[in-house]
Amino acid sequence: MIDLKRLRQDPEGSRAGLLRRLDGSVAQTVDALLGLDRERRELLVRAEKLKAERNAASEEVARRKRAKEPADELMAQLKASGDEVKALDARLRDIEADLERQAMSLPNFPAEGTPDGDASANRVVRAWGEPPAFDFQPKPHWELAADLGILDLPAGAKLTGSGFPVFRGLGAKLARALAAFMLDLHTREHGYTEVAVPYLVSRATLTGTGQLPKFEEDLYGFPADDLFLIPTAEVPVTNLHRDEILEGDALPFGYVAFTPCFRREAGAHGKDTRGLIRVHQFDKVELVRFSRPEDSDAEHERLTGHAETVLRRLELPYRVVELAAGDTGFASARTFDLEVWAAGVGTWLEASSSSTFTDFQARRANIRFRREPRAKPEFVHTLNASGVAFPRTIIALLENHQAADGSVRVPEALVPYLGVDRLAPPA
RNA sequence: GGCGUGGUGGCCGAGUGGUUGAAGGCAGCGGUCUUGAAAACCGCCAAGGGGGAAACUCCUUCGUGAGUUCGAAUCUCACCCACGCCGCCA
Repeated sequence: MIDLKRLRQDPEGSRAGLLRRLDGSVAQTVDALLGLDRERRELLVRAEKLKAERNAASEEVARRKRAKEPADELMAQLKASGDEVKALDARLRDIEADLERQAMSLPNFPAEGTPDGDASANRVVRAWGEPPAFDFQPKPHWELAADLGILDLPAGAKLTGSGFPVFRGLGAKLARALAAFMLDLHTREHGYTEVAVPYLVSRATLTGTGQLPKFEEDLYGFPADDLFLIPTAEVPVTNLHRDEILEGDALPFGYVAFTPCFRREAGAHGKDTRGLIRVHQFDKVELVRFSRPEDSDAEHERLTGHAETVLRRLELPYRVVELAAGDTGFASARTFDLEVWAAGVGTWLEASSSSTFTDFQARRANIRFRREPRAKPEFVHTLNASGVAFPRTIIALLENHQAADGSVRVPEALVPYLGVDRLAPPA
């Protein structure tokens, strides 16, 4: 949630910032919020004045009772003004509910320096590695994987439906190897604390990170219990500190979690969804960081670097793309996508998204810290990055490291985890 | 699913319907003492939201919501959550 005080103090600047997201409806919401805010404060002043009078009179009643003096006429007065307070409070509650509902629907402010425009304005900020050159026609991963006997998409479709892949043999072990490799890397070399979290979360948890109330149709839900499958570990992990006040000395710190992710991807069929490119259930190692506001830009760079290290160790060429304001996710202020090269399908695929949410999630989830033991609590900044998502990493591993005979070289970093240095088709 | 117990500040924990935003303790901060530290002693220590240039001041908050009352942490009802025992199951 954005800071309503900022909206009040700088309505024009706020409106202009939010409009960079290329969603015209925010202007309307901003106007509605400003009106509601004004109305709320007017009512609040009236209600509070009345309450202050009533409180004073109530104390006078108490005093007279103790002194054995009569207080009947005062009590009668108070009874009458009680209804007025109730009416004012009811109106206030309505306004505040409306205010909250509208405020929750507003996206975060894009960070300064993010490019203006839509996805076409995304900016490549750096690249690593060279797309491999082949003296044969490289195959797409669905062919490679089927030939290797490690992926069985029809089986998944039978069990559940399209987009729920089944891995077999070394394919299944590959997922396990990637999880162990990434978790070891981030805990041993990058200082993250590993956490294992629930895959089913409540409405409050999803509201804290921004998926709800706006994006419920993207989630798999269980109406009977009002629970949802997590679309990313970001959700449970960030909410680990919901409604907490952290000690300033503890910041910054980070968690790493390996979880499956579930996304309905409603209406995303067809283009760019073949094989493992876009699936409803996939595994991911997620990095979540908590920082002081003044450190979050530097933390964002570090975090992005941690995700990049995964791709480097896997010897996968990638580029880092800064998303334009209009292409940045709802809760994010700045996002770097890590796009890995996939030689078989011949495109760059988003394998990681690294975002800083500034205080947007912290406000929703009420995650604060104290600079000093006695200082006022302030909102932390939250950040997260995939470190990294498995399907597109597997695509890149297969497609970039393939050989003419249909075998696939396993990068050195992964060999100890997978137990083989090459995936080969069954004889 | 059945029965029971309980939800109070950063943490633990007391609380008789009326100066209780809340005793006491721990942690923290400041001080006295000390060469320094510890101990001891003294003091300060909730959050959110309004108004105000500021000093300051007001309102709200004891799981959540409704109710009774002039007045609710305290009484009533519903719900949520945690824990315990029983049942079922891995």
